[in-house]
Amino acid sequence: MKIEQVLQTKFGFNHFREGQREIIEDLLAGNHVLAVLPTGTGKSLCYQLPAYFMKRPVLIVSPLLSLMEDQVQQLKANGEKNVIALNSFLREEEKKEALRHLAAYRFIYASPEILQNAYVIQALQSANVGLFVVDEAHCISQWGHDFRLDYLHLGDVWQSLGKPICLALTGTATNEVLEDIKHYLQLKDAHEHLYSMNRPNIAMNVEYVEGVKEKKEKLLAYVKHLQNPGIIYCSSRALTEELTVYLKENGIENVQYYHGGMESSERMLIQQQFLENQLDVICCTSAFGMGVNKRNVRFVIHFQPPPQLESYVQEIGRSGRDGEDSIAILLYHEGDDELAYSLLEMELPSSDIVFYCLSTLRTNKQAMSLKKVEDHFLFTIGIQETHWRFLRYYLQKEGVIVGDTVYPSLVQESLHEKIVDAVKERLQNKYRKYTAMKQFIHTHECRRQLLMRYFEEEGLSEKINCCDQCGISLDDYKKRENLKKKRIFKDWESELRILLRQGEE
DNA sequence: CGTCAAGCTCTTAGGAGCTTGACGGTGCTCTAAT
Repeated sequence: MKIEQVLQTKFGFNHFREGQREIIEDLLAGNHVLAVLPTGTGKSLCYQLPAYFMKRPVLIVSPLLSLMEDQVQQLKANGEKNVIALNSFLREEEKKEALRHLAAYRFIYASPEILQNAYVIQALQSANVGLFVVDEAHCISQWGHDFRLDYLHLGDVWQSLGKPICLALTGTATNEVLEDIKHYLQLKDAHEHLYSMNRPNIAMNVEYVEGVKEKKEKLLAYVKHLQNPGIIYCSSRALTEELTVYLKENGIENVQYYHGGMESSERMLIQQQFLENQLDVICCTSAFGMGVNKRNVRFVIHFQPPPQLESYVQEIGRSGRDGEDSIAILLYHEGDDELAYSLLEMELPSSDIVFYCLSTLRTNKQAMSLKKVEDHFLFTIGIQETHWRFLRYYLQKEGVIVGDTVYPSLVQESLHEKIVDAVKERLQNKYRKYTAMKQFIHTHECRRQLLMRYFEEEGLSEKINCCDQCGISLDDYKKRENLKKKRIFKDWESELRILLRQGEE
């Protein structure tokens, strides 16, 4: 059977999108592939289609539970029964059962964390995985160093599975991020399929304001006049709630907030409402967006600058996926830098915490269970979980933690310095990235040109409405009230047709 | 940086007005034996 036939019969498409065929053919030829494909659309096909040519299961490493569940549901809706997501949603019995019969699945989704368990790896080994996929592979670089360090172990996982064909997929990546991906996956000979990050239909605008009051006024004016739907990104949870109230008080009706502190059921509901056009505006933290595939988002407003240009590009890239014009607006005030810096610093343990943990460990002579040490640091002392994970990664690297056992006697004097140096290096990296963000904000040249240079790409968009430096006609993005009002009720049949067409999105 | 709560001072008894310090975001997993 040819790949076109499978595309038609299994997925119902007549032709491939840009890049898909090349990637699939490369994988089927037995090559490792590193692929950067802009926008979320059509990436999953790159591993889902080859699965039908393989006798062995495909393992997909996915960063979010919601993303895994989405994909599983989609595949099931497509008639594929042999799909499983290995995560904490499974009850113990279900998990055991699944692990016993892993080889029977065509698609196995898993988080990087669950892949740290020896028994999971054993089960995967006997399932004989044929394709190892890292979805949203930029997470290796963006989260792996300090937030979710298990991402850095994926190379070991791949190796312990006997190095099956590997596919690393992402939407945006600088060369530095690509290098990180290759390094931590231990991928030496991957074929690269890189497509431009540039999205010519997204205009970019940066506006300077004097303070928060002015920011809110500008925000309100934009939300009032711009075409819906839109996303507003903020750097704090409280602010997403505050802005939602503010917008509602000022006549914007369908607004909701979304952040990581909410119940997951509530988050799911709001995301669903947004996808189904029941909300005009969503005020959110960076928690919102990954895996949200909505085609008709018309604006993205940043109430604060994100910590790096990679995040900025990902976030504004959630608009205009239908190819129609959309606009990205960044509201900036000098004070924003301080908040950004303190958020960066929060990510890593201070020298004091490193010193405290290591000296506490050293008071013990005997080996201890990891669980006990972990409980002590997290619950008795109250060290932040991410900080502990950072320390744990280095303790593992130095051989102080092996498996589930901690050997305090192996804590060397020099380890403190080593870890503190690692913290410093990470911080410097983060400062450097925020500096690039500031350069983007303060530049006097074309913003698109600067972005493309940052991503080490050639070429430039000559489109009108490129960025505020080149000139934007804001009127092009305004609500078209007149058009809406002119459309009058004709008959039920045509009303229904319009409704159904909206439903297709 | 902006916000908010706690604590202090002043002046005169409960409240106003000030300073100080903390905080701010992203997610996975819990198989541990008694």
